[in-house]
Amino acid sequence: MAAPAPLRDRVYLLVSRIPPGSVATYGQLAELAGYPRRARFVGQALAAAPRSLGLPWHRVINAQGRISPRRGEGRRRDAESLQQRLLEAEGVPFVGGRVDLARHRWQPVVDAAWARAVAREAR
DNA sequence: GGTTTGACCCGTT
DNA sequence: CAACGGGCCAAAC
Repeated sequence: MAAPAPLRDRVYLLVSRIPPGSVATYGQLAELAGYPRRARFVGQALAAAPRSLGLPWHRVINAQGRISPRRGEGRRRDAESLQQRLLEAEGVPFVGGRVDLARHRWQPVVDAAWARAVAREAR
């Protein structure tokens, strides 16, 4: 499975705008990209994201405030602990294995142009 | 070309 | 809190 190209590219743009110390959820990004209820594809997009983009991928977690479990073994599991360490290093604490979304969720300022583009294309 | 497979989410039981 | 079901839908097989 792979995310549709339009969604994928918007996700990359959105993720690149998440500031240090904040986190966004998969569903939130899908919504912002104009593709509500397509949270899974956001995960797909991130899994397929080239390292060369240098995206702050670690700032994307699931709606429960937890780091989403990777399917594979070995390196993928390492990515999970790395993600937590990167976030804690930025000042995003994990309490009981979860991030307090009410406090750390990214609240982007959506400009009028973007809102219009999304409204037009989101059918 | 039908089936399986996901870095997900949410309401219900 | 855990389990389940339904929504989502492009690829890989």
